[in-house]
Amino acid sequence: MDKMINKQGLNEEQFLAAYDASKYDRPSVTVDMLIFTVTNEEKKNYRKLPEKVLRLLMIKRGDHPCIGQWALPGGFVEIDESLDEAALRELKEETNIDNIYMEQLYSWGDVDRDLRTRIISTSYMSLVDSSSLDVKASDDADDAKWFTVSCKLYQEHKTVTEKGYIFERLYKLSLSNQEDEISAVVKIVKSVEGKITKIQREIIESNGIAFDHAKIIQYAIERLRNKIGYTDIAFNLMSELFTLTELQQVYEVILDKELLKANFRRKISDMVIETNEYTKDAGHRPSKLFKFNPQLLGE
Amino acid sequence: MDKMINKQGLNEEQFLAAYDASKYDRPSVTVDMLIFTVTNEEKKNYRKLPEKVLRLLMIKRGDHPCIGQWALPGGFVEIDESLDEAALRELKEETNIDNIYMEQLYSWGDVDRDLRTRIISTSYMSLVDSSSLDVKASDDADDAKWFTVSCKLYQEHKTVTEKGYIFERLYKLSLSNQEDEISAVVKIVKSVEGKITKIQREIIESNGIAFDHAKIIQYAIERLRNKIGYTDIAFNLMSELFTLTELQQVYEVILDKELLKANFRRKISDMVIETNEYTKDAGHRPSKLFKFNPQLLGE
DNA sequence: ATAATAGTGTCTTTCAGACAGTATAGT
DNA sequence: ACTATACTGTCTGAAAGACACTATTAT
Repeated sequence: MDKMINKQGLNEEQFLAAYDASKYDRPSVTVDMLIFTVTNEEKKNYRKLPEKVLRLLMIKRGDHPCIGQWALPGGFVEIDESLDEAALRELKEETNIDNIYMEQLYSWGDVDRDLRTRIISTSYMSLVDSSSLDVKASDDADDAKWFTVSCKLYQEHKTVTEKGYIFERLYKLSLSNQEDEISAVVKIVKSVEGKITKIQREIIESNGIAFDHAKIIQYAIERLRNKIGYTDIAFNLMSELFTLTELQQVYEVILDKELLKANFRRKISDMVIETNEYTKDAGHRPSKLFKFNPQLLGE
Repeated sequence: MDKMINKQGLNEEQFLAAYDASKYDRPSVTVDMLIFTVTNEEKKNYRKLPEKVLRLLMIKRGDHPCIGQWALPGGFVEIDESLDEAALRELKEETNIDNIYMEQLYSWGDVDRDLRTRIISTSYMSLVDSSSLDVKASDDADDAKWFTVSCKLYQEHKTVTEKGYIFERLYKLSLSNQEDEISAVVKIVKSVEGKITKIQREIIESNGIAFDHAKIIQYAIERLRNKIGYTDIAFNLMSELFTLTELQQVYEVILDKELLKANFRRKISDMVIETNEYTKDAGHRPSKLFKFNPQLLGE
């Protein structure tokens, strides 16, 4: 095969030697990391269980563009590392954790995403057990902080057209911690015309969130909410041992809705293994501790 | 915000004027298109219905690297077009169709994907109604041809480890048309260790398929098989009017398995509208024609 | 009449949702 | 005793799977 010659009479070796990649303008490529974890809030009283919140790691931009705003951790993909390697490197830099759940989500390629130059960004989602984190990534040199995330649907609008419909949804994205509150509104337009379906995502409003990152966050949360229902990824957010109530809280805080205990336990029963240990000093009946049961999910 | 200055004392305007993107080595970015359609085979006799086959558009490479092999249609993303625009442009160039279903799948970023230079490629899947295609894209200047695709699981291997398991699957990918037969074997390794799940995709063998495109095709078929179960994307492969048997055949050829008629009809009943027309001259009982019913799917 | 497809009815099993009930440590 | 949580049983209706049966055209 490599002895074949092309129209210019070059074999592969000669062709590659003559190839000049710099002839064309190339975009820059970055990875953006969505690093989620779930942490406990303060206990309200000695009897109540602590509430859980979903958190996302963000970084305060120290330089233009979007200086002072909060952005997803990430950075340029080096010429000698794969996309996955770049994502792992960023993850390690930010959280100092190696062996962790990570999944590619989507690549964002609008021309004017970034004022500096043409930048295409591939987003990755990562789920971290907060107990393995400790203080790291909050006292980093760069201003990395965990934000409580919430993403709520607050407006829905359907228009029926001749050959289909247009369906608009507005999501309110709110991130907060002790010092900062940032937010955005993301509009998702699904249009069906004949057989053709299109989905558009647009930032309506963005307060303190850099670039188009509000869109990326909303997309990731949507994916997380979906995927939690038919995979076992939620266990990446749990510590080694956990109670079923804690597991349920994690599902509830991600889905942003309450679940019925009996039904939840039925649904996840195959994914956990009972241990002989129990919680202690809870101010009420102790709870059995479980661990993850790695197994094939219907494959 | 744009009046803020950074550590070098520059405001945003000054910063952007001084920004030199060419300082860093940048990868090239391409889009690869997976254009699927479903066509009829020849009727076996006057009574039998024609069988349906899933087809994928491929292009014979006329230059290095991989000269003579078959590759997915695609090309470089221009500096002034978005990823989606680049995909739409390629689609238009290859099929001459504009308004069509298209979805981003995944970005492939291994360092040595291409011998020329570092190339990151984002793959898009598109589904086309074959009746709207006619002869186009088969007599194009470049060697574009439709291949019958099949992707079959033919080996499965599970190893249980201390803290989880390793699950390997081998898929045989076969593409063929009158003149050519190309194929590949793709290995998918899912490893679960403790809570950490990893999925790797590797090309074991590739005969006549350029670059890492066998991997990309296998991924797309997997996604298509999944998505057909909970969305209405299959209708993009149908003409305006169709029989329920035709629709079922499309599902069957994608899923590569037979479905029960009564159950299938129950499942898709909400997505179709009855018309008053019937098929004719079929050699057996005529069939009612249906059309797509655009509607919200549980949203 | 026959071959081949068109189309429908219904039984069973599985699963999701809802709710009601009992159990138990810590103060 | 009381509070807050732990844990289980069961009813319901919806959906998925399996199968059997009837209907209708061109030749």
